[in-house]
Amino acid sequence: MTSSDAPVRRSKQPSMGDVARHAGVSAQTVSRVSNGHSNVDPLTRQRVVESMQALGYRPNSAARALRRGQFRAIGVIMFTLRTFGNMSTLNAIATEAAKADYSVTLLPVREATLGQVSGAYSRLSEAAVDGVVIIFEAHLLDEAEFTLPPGLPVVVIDSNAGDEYTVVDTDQGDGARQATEHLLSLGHRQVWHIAGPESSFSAMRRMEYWRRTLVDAGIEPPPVLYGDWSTDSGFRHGITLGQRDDVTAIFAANDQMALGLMRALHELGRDVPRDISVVGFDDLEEAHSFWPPLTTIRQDFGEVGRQAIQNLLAKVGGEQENSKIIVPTRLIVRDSTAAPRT
Amino acid sequence: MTSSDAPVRRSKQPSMGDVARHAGVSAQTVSRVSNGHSNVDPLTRQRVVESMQALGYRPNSAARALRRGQFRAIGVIMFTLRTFGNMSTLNAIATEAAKADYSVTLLPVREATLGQVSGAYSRLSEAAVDGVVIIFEAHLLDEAEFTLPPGLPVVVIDSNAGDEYTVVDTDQGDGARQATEHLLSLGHRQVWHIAGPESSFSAMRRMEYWRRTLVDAGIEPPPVLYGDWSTDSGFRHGITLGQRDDVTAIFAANDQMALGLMRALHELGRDVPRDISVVGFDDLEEAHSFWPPLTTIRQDFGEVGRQAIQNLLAKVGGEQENSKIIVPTRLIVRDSTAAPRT
DNA sequence: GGCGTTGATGTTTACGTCAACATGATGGGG
DNA sequence: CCCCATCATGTTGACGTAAACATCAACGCC
Repeated sequence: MTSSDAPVRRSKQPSMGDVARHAGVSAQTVSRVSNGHSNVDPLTRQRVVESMQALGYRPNSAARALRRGQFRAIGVIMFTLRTFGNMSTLNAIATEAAKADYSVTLLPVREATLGQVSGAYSRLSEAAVDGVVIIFEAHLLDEAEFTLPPGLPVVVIDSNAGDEYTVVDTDQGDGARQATEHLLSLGHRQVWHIAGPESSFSAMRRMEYWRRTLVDAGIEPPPVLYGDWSTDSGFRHGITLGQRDDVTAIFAANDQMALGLMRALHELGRDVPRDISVVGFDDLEEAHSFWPPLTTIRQDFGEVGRQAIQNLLAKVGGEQENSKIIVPTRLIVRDSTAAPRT
Repeated sequence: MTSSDAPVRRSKQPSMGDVARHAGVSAQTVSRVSNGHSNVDPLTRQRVVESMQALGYRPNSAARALRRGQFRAIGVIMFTLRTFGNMSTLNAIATEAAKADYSVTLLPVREATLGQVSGAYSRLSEAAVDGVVIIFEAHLLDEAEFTLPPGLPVVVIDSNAGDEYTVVDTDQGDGARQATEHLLSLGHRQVWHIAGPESSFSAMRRMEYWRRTLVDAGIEPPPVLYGDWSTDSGFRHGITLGQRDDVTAIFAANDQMALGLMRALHELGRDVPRDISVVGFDDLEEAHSFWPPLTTIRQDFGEVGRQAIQNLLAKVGGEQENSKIIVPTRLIVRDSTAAPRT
């Protein structure tokens, strides 16, 4: 074999130039066909399309993004996917973004430690996205020196971010109020509360409205028990509360803690709902199959994701104003609540 | 004002050239600093870094990707995130990819209808990814005319894809065997099975090994009951099975169906595990808080995601061979299983 | 002290696409 | 029948980056 032999070419993607050569047209015409522009002769168009298929041409999105100055992609910044809410929201975000022909890039932030957030910043700073959705507590965003690139459209979910961002959230307060009022309306004279961690805006908001609802009803709120969203924390508090005869109604700040709570009550031999009524928050897919099926507050995570994307894309499109979108919550009554024994 | 006035410039991102001008160096030197190359004078480096900060410079990843011919991004193709397994896997994928400084792009496929998959294909065909992880049944991949771009590295999770792809999966068969053997070893003479849908490879594999284990023990397998992974389908079959006195042990193909099943048994007044033992599959985060805490087979989704990314990145890096990676499963014994009443 | 070596920095160019402009053919109206 | 509008198509250049190559100064060795 001579040196003039065709070299072993690493298979590389064909470009517009290659397609153009194959079809006997200019690269610009290929571009026009690729983008569906109108002013191309039908026969030429067909010839180009055939060449594209023959060569297996795929547009190079890096070049396209460079040329156009936008990526048709949005980023999602979050700490973890391992919660039902985050996952549902992300699912809705991905679906909604796909509808608008945007793709979704995950930008996980490992933990709120300063160093790691800085790391996330550096990756974010060059991320190929036209806008970002942030799914976590805004005060973490404040604490950490988490500087978003200026000018990048941002929508924040589930947080108390101020006017600097558009915020989408479920109506935490109203949900907590509905839960508490439901228990009171059944005749309970007192409602205990297992709250989420103090670092969580949602948890604090649910707690605040639970307390407010009691006060409005002329009831002195009992001490708050703080959990960490986990079933185990619900279980621990359940063991405590379940041993008290005066406890007849408990509102847990999420379904997981409600589940742990009910397990504790079962172990203690307390009947739900005859001895103690329980209300959760979230409406997990499994909640209606808990034993007993759980009365809870349904959050519409899908709607949250949809709203977030719609608002973000509006911003990407040039819309300016920040807004605050509240998605309603709904009480779902099942079998874990009943009137107290008389 | 004359025509030589500075025009109203739309605020655009500063480029390397801008930084270079500001720092009094060449663009190439900025590039070297940006990429952390060693041969730059410390003083020069510092000057460049300061200019970067002063101007708020962020590397343009589109240009970078164009130049380098790779995106440092991997795509994840899935139908839905709304299952515990998919979410856990995705979480691990995102984490592992981030470690290697790759970002993750979601490529959702709405449904297996032909048209929509074609749609996904067209989007995929220009997606800015260096490789993809596919999280769904491979036969859907076959049925649909889902042509992956040739040469794009692919890893398939949870499927029966043949040798054409690298496949990562948990050891479904061994898990089913462990579950069944556990029940037999407790003294049960027969084990019923609530399977997943026939369209699911995992479900069929679990069923196959459940059956094989019974046969190996000299037991004639009872009829299979098919569910659809949902709690409700578990509930339905639970109502049926719970009314039969001869049923003492049930292996459900996932934890959700086990949960629905146990609810049905509770409603029928059958005690778990004294009347009927139940084993699930997955080990949901909540499974240890079910009532009773569920004996189940733990899948290590994190490991699956990790293996998937490691193999995918090896392929992106030029590795050729397809491999088949099986992640072990483990029996977690809790309180939903016991010896049968004698 | 001449010469090769090393290290810092600059210059050129190409990556693939597409807007803007250029060209050339066709056709219709005055 | 000439001129200009219209339409298909081609040519040029720029987007921001980084590899390859080119300079140039400083330094050490024999």
